Amino acid sequence: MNIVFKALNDPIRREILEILKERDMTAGDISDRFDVGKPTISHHLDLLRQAHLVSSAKDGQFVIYSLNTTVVDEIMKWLLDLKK
Amino acid sequence: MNIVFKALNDPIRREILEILKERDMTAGDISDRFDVGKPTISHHLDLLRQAHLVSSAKDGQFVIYSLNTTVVDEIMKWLLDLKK
DNA sequence: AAATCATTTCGATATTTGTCGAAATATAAA
DNA sequence: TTTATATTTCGACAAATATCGAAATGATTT
Repeated sequence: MNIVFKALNDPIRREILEILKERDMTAGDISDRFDVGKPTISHHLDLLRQAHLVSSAKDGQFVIYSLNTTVVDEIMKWLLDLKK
Repeated sequence: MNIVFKALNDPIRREILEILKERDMTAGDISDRFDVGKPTISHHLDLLRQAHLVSSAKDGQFVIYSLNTTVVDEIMKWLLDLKK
């Protein structure tokens, strides 16, 4: 839970999730959407993966990232419990 | 949005929300639940209030904090949109 | 095999953040 | 009007974090 909220606590990481909602993308394509260096994006992707918010699959020299919504359900459950 | 996720990115602050779910409490009573100093809890409460996750009302020398769930809806909306 | 491309790792740095004790503020009680 | 109680503000510090350029790794192409 801790690591999920940590992963969500960054505008770039949240935007990455929104981008991946549309379609899976390579690390490079994701990086092109932002004004920060590739190492930085790589680090953000690593945090998102640690939180299981994204998953990655190697395709040749590319790494394709995709959104993983199963953890989103857990957060929503926690939030819903706050309202009950 | 940024400040809400920042506020949620701390185990103590999340536990404060869970405690306030049961009943409104004074700053001191909240502080007694944790192993950190009162200034620290006061700071956490300040962040939660900035995010509008709690509201505070002064009652004599006490300050009573209460949970505010309206912002929770916004987070859930953002999360739900991720799944659609 | 050498050169190129995609991605990550490394080392360093500036900023943010959680925490503390002491001091300040505000209300209540004696 | 002192004294006590509740809470916040202040100043400082250590740990965590986002970012960068350079180097390393892994895969493709020539």
